Amino acid sequence: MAQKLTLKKIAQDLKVSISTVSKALRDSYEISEETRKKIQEYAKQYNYKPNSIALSLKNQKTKKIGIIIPEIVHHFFATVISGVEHVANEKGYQVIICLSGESFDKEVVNMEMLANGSIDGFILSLSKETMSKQDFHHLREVINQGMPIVMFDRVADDIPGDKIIIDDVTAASEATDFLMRKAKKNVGILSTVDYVNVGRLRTQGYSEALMKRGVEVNQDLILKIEDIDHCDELIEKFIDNNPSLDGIVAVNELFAVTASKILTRKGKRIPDDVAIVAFTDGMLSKYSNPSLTTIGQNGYEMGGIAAAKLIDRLEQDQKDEERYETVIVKTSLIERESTP
Amino acid sequence: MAQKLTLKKIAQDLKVSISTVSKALRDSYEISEETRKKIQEYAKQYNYKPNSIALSLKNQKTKKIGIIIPEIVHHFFATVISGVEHVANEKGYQVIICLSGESFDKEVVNMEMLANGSIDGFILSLSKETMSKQDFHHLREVINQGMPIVMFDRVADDIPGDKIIIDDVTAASEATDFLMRKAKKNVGILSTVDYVNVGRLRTQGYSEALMKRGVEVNQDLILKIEDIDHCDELIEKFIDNNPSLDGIVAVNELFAVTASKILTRKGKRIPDDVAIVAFTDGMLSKYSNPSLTTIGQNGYEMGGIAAAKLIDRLEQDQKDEERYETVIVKTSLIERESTP
DNA sequence: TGATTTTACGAAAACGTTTTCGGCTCGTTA
DNA sequence: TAACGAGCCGAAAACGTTTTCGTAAAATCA
Repeated sequence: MAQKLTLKKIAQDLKVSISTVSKALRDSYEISEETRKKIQEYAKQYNYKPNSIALSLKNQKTKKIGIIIPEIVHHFFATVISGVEHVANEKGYQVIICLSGESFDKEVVNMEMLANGSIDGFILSLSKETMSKQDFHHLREVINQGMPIVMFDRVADDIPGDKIIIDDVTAASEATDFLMRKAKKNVGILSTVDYVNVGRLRTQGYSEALMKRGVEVNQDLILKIEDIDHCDELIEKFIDNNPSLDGIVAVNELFAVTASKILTRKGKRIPDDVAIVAFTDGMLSKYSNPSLTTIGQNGYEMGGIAAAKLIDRLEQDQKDEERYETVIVKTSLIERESTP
Repeated sequence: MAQKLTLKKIAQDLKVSISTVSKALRDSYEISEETRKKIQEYAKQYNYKPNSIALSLKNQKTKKIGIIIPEIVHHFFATVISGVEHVANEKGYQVIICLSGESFDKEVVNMEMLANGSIDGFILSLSKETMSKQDFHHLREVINQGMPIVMFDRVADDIPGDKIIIDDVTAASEATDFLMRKAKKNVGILSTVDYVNVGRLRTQGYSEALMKRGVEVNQDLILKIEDIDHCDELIEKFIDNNPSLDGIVAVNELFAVTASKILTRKGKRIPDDVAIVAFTDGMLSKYSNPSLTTIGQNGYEMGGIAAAKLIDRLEQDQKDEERYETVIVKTSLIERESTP
């Protein structure tokens, strides 16, 4: 149980001053060859590592970034974190994770916990509750203290900070058009309630695609689901109410795979009778039966970009460059068995 | 861009000393009612929050725990983190995450990065490479410095620290027996190579279950897969080579769902012709078609237990209680469509 | 030899806390 | 009135760094 080695202890053991040790370890010209060697060897032998807390305090930089997301048990968020972690580590940063569990209060508490010096900057995706409340005072507070924020996926438009998003409208439009090109005449959409940005935007893209081809938007073909845990009944009713339905755009994997299952049970063939395109290229799409054609959101890439942007901002010292950027990450349509 | 408020600034503004401010904010009896009120109100108005880095340095405690796992894009690990985070936050701790990506070197580097004062203790699940090398010097080093370690799932038996595992042998045995009770006569297992603990133990449990019922273990019915990315071909060959196969135990979801797909394609009916039980109760099992009967590893619970154990150890000051515990978390068999 | 520069090191401040201890100003008591 | 005890507050140390500045001794130069 060797006590953790510090400069002070090395100094005592070698009968020199703390400053000498510090300088020797940083190869300062002020220290003689002889003393330097001695100190460096001693440090190496006993595996000295500078205490990062002390460094943080001195430098007023923690080399840590905080990330707050609604859930981690969610493939998309997990990939984003993976991307963040990779880039951050590469640049010598560590990642602290907090989960809001889709709760506004937890999001606020977590931000306060992290903003008291624990980290240098934030990456976050807002909770559903925050989106519906449109209350962003906690973000403003943090920003006022000079801490940069990068938001991804679920962003607050009028908050000063970089944003990494996908073009939901275009992506949904392309997905819808893709189905129509496959000769599907009655394409519906399984979406979420409108206060969730992605739900609203994807529904919009869906509508735009229809209109571009001169197809009238039929509200019966739009299902907005609030409670994801009980989507089964809603989707089943939706399917029963729309017997002519032959194409589905789903804003997430779960809706898609649920629909797929219900359809199969009802004797419909996929993709011949009904084709399906899902957002989020996760495990479910890849391995479900039939596998699903999806719109990949490239979460890993998003995470990487978010981390790179944040760290850039942290390491450029002139703050005058106050232009915030919104990066739109390309989506990719991955064709699988659920479309012809 | 208000500068972050410190004790010093409050002291200057209110023309008192730093110590007075500190004491006033901690409700010390040494400070007069009047001064205390004044300081507390000022602090509240300008939203003073003590700097956590300074506190860490002073107290020699960071109130942070580090967690190193192979991958985060993996349902089981994600649930564990979720459990860790929940319990940790409840007790005022934050969670720093590092990913080893199944690489020994990255695991070592990450541990060194965290062990220099960033955290108070570790929770980890070892990388595959570490397991195959059986090189645990990095763990020993950290422990020697007095930092407690809690391992889960992939643990190193002879390292002093708490361990949270499931009883793989029993779980696999129960799964196998479950299939046999369903009148399956030729049950095989899709496993991993032996240096992965869980693979070895689950294979052992499988064999024990057979032997208990007087069935001879047939090596042809045991498939050990090394490269998870190309499991398709191996599994297909395995199925072709064993035409009488009517039950499968898979050590993870992916193997199970892959087998399920191949079997379906070959015209076999699940569960009538072949029944399947998978380890890991994740998205795939729940939503694949047919849904899979699984052995839930209760990752959320494991994470919670790991966090609680670690924090307990951190907060008990007398180190004499050096008895390390191995907690065996109960698995749960969740019946779905892939078994009769 | 005396003056000046170079070499090599140490003292101290700073980052933001908490806490111990010392001390000043009252009012109370002998 | 002198001594003493509250009551109230500030100075300083400590946590582990880095860095600026000061300075003694040694080396160089005139």
